[in-house]
Amino acid sequence: MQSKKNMEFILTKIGEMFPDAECELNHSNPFELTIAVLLSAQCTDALVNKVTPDLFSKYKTPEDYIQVPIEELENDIRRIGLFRSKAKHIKQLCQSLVENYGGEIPKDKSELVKLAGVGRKTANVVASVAFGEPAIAVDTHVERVSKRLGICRWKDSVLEVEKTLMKKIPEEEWSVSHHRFIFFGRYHCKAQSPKCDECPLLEVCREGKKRMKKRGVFV
DNA sequence: CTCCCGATAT
DNA sequence: ATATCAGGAG
Repeated sequence: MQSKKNMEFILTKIGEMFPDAECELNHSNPFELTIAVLLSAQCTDALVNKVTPDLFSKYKTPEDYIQVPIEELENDIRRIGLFRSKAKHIKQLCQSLVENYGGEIPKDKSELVKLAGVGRKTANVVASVAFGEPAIAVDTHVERVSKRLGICRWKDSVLEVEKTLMKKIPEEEWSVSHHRFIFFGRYHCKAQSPKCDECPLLEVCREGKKRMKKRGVFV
């Protein structure tokens, strides 16, 4: 487990690396953000951003998604992958918005997770990015980076990772730190080829030191 | 736990 | 060819 001092070091360094880290999914309101995050499951946000301009131009309101035949919606998001379940979830989500929430995305996380296709991670993103609530959404990047650095254990669930991060990061820094973890994971500590050689966090990184040792490099 | 799934990087 | 991508539902 990392000490408090190590966490401060990590937050400082990734802050220097990615001072302007923020949500990269194109959106102009909470509704669009929710759709974009739902679409982003197991898919790069870069690809989501290729689809959403046309999508958001065609579908403005929940009613627009409800009225279109599902085959047509599937076709509009086909390139994203997992398109059949995502199209179904979007339709169910919009139906619920109209029936239970006056057509608006709820701000409360406990309400957000009741929406089809919206789990804990998506709810955290919407609450944080759209409504400014403190939250740490643990996606594949945050999970991988936290485990490589040694902030949590390899066997920890995403919920356990989230709890650990919330405990070790001051609440007022949750949202910024969360985005910096994402950027660090996406552009530097990449899944397939982490840049340990040029990593400012190497001296506090469990996995990085292990990889270096394996290559016979003294850290 | 498995399934959903196309696009892209390695 | 295979791994991975801002996961969630059943």
